[in-house]
Amino acid sequence: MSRYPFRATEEKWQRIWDERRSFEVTVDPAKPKYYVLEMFPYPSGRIHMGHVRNYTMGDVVARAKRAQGFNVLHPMGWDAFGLPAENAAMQKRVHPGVWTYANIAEMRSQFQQMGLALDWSREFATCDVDYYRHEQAMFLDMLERGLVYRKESWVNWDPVDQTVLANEQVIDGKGWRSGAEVERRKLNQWFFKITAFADELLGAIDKLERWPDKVRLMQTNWLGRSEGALVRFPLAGRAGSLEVFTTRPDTLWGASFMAIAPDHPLAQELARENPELAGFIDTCLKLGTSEEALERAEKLGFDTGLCCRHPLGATEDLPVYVANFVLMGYGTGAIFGCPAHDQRDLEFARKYDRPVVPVVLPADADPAAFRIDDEAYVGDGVIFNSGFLDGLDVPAAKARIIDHLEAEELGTRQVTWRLRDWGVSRQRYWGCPIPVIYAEDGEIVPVPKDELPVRLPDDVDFTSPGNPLDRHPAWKHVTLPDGRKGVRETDTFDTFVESSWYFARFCSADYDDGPFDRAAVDYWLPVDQYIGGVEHAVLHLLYSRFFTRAMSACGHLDLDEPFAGLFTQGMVTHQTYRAPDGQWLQPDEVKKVGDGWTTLDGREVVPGRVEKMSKSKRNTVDPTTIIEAYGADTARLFMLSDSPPERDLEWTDEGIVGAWRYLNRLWRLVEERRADLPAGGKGGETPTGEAAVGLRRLVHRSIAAVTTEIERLHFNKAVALVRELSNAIEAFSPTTAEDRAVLREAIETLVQLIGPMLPHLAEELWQRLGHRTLLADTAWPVADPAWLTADNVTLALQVNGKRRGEIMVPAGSDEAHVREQALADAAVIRAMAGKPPRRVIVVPDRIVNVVV
RNA sequence: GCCCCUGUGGCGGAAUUGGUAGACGCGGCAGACUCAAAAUCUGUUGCUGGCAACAGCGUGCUGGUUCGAGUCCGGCCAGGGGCACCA
Repeated sequence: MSRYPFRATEEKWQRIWDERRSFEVTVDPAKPKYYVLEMFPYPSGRIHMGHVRNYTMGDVVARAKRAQGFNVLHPMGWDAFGLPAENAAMQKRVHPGVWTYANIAEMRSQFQQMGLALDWSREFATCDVDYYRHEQAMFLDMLERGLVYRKESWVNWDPVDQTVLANEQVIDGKGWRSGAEVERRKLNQWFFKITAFADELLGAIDKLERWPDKVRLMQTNWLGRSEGALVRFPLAGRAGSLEVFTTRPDTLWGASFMAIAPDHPLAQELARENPELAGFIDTCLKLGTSEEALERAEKLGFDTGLCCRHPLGATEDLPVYVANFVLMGYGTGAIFGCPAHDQRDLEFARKYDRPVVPVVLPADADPAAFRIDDEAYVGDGVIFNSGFLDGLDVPAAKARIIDHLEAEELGTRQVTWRLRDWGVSRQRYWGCPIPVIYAEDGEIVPVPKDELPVRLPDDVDFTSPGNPLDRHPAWKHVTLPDGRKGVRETDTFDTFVESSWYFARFCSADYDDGPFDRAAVDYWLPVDQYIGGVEHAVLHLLYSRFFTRAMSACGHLDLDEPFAGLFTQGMVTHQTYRAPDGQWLQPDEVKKVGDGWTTLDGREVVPGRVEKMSKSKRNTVDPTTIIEAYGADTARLFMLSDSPPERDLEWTDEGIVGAWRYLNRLWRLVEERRADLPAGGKGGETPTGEAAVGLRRLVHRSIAAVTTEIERLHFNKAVALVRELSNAIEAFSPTTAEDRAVLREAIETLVQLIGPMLPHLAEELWQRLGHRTLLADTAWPVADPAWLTADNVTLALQVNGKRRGEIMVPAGSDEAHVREQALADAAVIRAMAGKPPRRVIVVPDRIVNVVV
């Protein structure tokens, strides 16, 4: 028997789908739509296994939904702006655009080899001027509506990339891409007013029912809403006051000091006349660039000599410290310290010898004896030592004190967010130009819409660091319509801007008169199933949710949430290997010897952990190599097998070989039996033979179960179910015409069920079974409920909860009958050891438990 | 430090609302085919004892609820992730 000729088969069907434009779609209000989208790739040069896994999952959903009668939109494009292109330009002396489009061509052909059911007619790259021109227009719309503004702010400056990083892009004090130590600089920046939607973005999380709980939680924490009060503490002996935000106004009577951030205006002012303080502030700010250092640093304060009066006059005056643990970027940059009920404040108070007065009494504690040692009490309890709040519980005390503060004009109720506005200016060439001109007199002039797009100039030089747009001799200098001279904004957008609306552009990718055709987005959006890596759980998804609202506010859309369903898949991992000198070794440089590994020429290899495939650890496996050796279907099957899709998948050579073996089994299964099958149409008659009835039941159970598991994206279970069905088909030997009809139904169903996962093989087998129409155009099988239930069921028999035997009874047998049979069972009688049954529990069609 | 998730054979993992733990696959073992190998096929495979029938033990540890717990509850341990001086 021949092996499955995967290469010719895959080429053949890819050509046929392409010629027939099988997966190109148009708006069709008569059909239900389904929009499947995988997070679009950055064109880095070659696809990696993570892409294979991501796009395979989406493809299974797309093909299954298509077979189920949906009008399926499944597009592909490129997230094509970004720093790697500029790095390549500097290293290889190639223009970022040339490099990017060459990468796209390479990756497109790799994706095409995978046999994905994509509508390639909608393909675009975000660096296409026909894409980013619309982004510029929308920026102007948002500017007009006050959703964009400019402010000077401290930024994280990446000295290697010569660019600003968002706070979110700074990881452990280092740039998330370059890894360079981040510095602080003050620059004028463009910001999107994402905080204007904070309430809405938080409230809508509840409605994202088809999102993983984990992602919803991460977004909730990122937004970081906290309720509390703004309280004014008058300064003693000088004018002015300190404003403090607190979530614990109920502990106000426990205050024993004040602390302000090193970059608080008051601290800065005092530092001008106090070199010692200035030095302390310097130390704090230096520490502030590295979060790791901050964490390890002990809590330090500098006594300014100033004091605040307690706003309720409850205690002595409170000394004001500058403290390294207070953040200017959150709340007001000032706090009151209540050591008894905040661990951080307690540590500070112990160090600087401030009083620790408990004001919340835990239940059952004795007010006279209650003391705080080295652990602050943060739990619930009854307020004491607190004047008119005494006796209230914590929530009641919060409400009461805020009412009081507001009545006395000492403070106000306040909600504070962790979320900050989205700074989008980047000092880079390879991004979307921000369409603004600075006139010579300082006025900021938006580029008129009819002068869009502001194109990136092609003649740029990358021989020195920094932004080539900034030192371009001609591009940046313009004359305004009124004759004034001006310079263009030389910053470009953060590339998260492009990925915040690409899903909408796919709905009408060629549309010229705006970002998208309204009818098309109204039909296709929201995305029904979005699939991508969990690393985008916060930023990309939050920005897209904001952008969708902002686009709606500008009248482009009528939609809040872009992604109705979200799935975050796990990474593809692989064992790592190192030489004794610590050098990473590639998987193809080592071989297994007994329980360990050696290099090919027999030298020692130290096996490392299983980690995400990455170039730096040299543990990658190239998808193209695999596709050439085993075909796309084998690679796809492996990506879907065994591991639950949300978890990491460990690449193993045994696994890919196992998948290849299964393809050949399917091939032989059909090739060996198809000559004996009756022609056309599925057997309509009811089979009578025991084996045939059993197979027919399994076929219908398999249809129901596989359909459900694909719907739930449990692809590993769908694969297991399909294998179970093919095992049963292999074991089935037809002897009658009736048997052969059942066998044909079983084989055809099997081919249909594997269709979304192994599209090329399935299409080929479908044709070989005599079909003239494409499997891709064939409706999904439907399970007949009549065949989903069995006549007989096996009941487990337990004595005192321990399984002792089993009996076969007709399904739905009545309890008395089952009970009688169970008590008559030899194994049960033996286990009862002569004792009388005290109780018999019968769970219909499941289990009998005899208690003695 | 806070929050969340995950712990099941040699391995990846199955197991509806609490109801036969280990589906499906990988690997192993034995056998068939072959001059031989590869490929393929058949059988077997949680652990311990036993020739066997069978018995005992088994879902990180520990206690509980229940006729019955991988599943529910309490405490602990380990691994992973998120957030972080967030007031």
